[in-house]
Amino acid sequence: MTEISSDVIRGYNDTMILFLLRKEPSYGYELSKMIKTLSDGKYIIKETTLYSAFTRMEKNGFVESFVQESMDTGKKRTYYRITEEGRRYYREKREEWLLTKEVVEKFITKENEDGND
Amino acid sequence: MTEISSDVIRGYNDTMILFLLRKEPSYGYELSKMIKTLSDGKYIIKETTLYSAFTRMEKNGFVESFVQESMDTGKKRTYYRITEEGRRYYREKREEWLLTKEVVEKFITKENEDGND
DNA sequence: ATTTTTACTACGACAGACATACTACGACAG
DNA sequence: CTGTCGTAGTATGTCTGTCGTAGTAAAAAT
Repeated sequence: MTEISSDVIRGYNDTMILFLLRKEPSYGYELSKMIKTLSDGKYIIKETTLYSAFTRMEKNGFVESFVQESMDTGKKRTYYRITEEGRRYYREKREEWLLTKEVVEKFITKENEDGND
Repeated sequence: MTEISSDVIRGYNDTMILFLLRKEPSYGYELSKMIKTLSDGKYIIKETTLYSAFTRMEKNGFVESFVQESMDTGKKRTYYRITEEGRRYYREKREEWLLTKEVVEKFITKENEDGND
């Protein structure tokens, strides 16, 4: 196994997207490439997962969308911009992640740490 | 927020249960106490989550159940014992966790690391 | 001229977690 | 002797995020 699925990190897709949007607005296709690159190809988000995340987050007020013709290609794209609410949510999820990691790691041994491997 | 929910670590409840069962067989109520203790009270697994995990894992062949009267109280309890398949699954999930952690942490900044907080 | 890449949308299925509710027995307090 | 608390579960249905499949359409590459 060299690649993880969205399902494994269920609930953290929104967080990852928001992380990227904090720097500047972006759109689906670009974000999917950024996620792949930043994760060294270890995580490839599914299109449906990504676009349904946008819908959900816009409904929740974490992002705002705006359509813009790209200057290079002339194609219209739906960009997403993070809101203050979205930044707040990101910070919350960061704290949650740190706690979650702490807890899970109490149940994850280092390789051959005990005699049970 | 000082407590996490099962939903946050969706998919790792089975792993946490198996971790505890690797040492010796146990039963629902005891495991829920152990999970609470080991996590320093930060994670309290829901009864329904726990018992449905047993059902699922037994179906998957990760655990085997046996009923036993406890010597102290004389009450019958359903104990669960981890199988070889279960141990294998635990090791897989451990690897998956390490990878997941690595990926997620690329999207989680240290407090005030960048100017976006 | 055709295929690939870009950039999405629609729809239904699934699985794990959740809420709610119910059972049953023993201990122990009031 | 009655009621609550702790122990040890079972039953049932709902919710949510992800996934599978499919389809559209324009631009870029071959």
